[in-house]
Amino acid sequence: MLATNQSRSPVQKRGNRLPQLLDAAARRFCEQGYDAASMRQIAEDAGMKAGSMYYHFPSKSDLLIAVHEEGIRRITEAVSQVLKGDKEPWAKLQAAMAAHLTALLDGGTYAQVVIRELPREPGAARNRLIEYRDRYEAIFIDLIEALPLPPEASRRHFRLLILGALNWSQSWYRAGGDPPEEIAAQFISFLRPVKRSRK
Amino acid sequence: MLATNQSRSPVQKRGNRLPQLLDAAARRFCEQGYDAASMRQIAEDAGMKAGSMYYHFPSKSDLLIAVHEEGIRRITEAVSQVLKGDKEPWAKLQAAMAAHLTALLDGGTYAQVVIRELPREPGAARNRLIEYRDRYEAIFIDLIEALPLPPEASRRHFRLLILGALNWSQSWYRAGGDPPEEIAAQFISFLRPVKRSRK
DNA sequence: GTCTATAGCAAGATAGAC
DNA sequence: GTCTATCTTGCTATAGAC
Repeated sequence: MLATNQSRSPVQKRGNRLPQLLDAAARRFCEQGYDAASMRQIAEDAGMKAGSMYYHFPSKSDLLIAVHEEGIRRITEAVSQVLKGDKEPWAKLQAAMAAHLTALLDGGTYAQVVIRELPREPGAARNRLIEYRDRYEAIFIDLIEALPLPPEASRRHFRLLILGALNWSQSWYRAGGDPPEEIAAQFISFLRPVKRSRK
Repeated sequence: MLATNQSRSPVQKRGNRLPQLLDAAARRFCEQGYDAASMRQIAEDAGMKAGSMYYHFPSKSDLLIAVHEEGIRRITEAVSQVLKGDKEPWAKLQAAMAAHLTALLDGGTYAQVVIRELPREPGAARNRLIEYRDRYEAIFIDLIEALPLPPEASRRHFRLLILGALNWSQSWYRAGGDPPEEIAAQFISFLRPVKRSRK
């Protein structure tokens, strides 16, 4: 076997450090916000000098886009995984909510950046990121479409209610509190019409 | 009557321009975020030079605190107003939700800054703003306490669900869409146990 | 209470060596 | 692919005149 690759140690000291760069950017964007995070600090976290990052990304906003892409990829993957089995519609929605919360709360920084750090100025970058998010949220459109809701119910408002509550959880969730599965179960318990217990 | 005050024209050109300064700060913090908004731009919007604002506030973060205080004052006032009458508990909650949404969505920039621009670094400033917000949210704790929910229901999660959905509405609401009252009614319709219609 | 002028610094980004 | 060195710009904040 030809040894074309160097061994990948946890902290690469030479060679392509793009993964570390993305991780550092996600963490800084998450903790300080996009505007307050500095390219110099991100570079230092990634173990490189500030000038070096421009080999990988032509600008700070392109770095944000890359973090978004990876974050959307991860949360889409996590939610799709739990939807594979055959469950009834309410159980599927609850599972998707739990997976969304896990990716957001325990899964780390990428998903949080996706939720919180949408650029405010209109432009191509912003439009791309909105498109990513809309494609992801389409999963929930389908899940809610499948629910046996009353015919007069607005499924759009139902989705906005749920996704709003889920996404806002970033602002109050603390590690060590209720796990994501419990939060999802609680939320579902308020939304799902009562099943009368059979005696 | 002694004329100790100059007449207050809509655009004051001399004298104390602190109100314009607060308005401009709220608007910039809202539209660009705290970090991306610049003191120079805020000063220009307020019709003064950058150096002049430091007569009113010793630092940018103190300006943010002042905007928060005014925002909390306005949204608390708006919600308290609609709770004055004697209504049943669900109707009171719905009215409070509608008032919260109105302040947030149609009411302008101050309330949005309160919701979105909490400083991330720990410190006295952040703690004060959290205290303001907690005092406001206590209104909803009381409203939800009064609801006839099943004994096993977690009122805390019920509140987090509602306030999350309300606060997140900033991200999708567009002027000209459903009015806040309609949004609140829709949300309540999913949360309130079904009343069987009497035939 | 607002002005002018500027200190002091950190930001994003670039050029060219290695 | 990374480094060093640097350009340019914009920022918060201050000092002192009016």
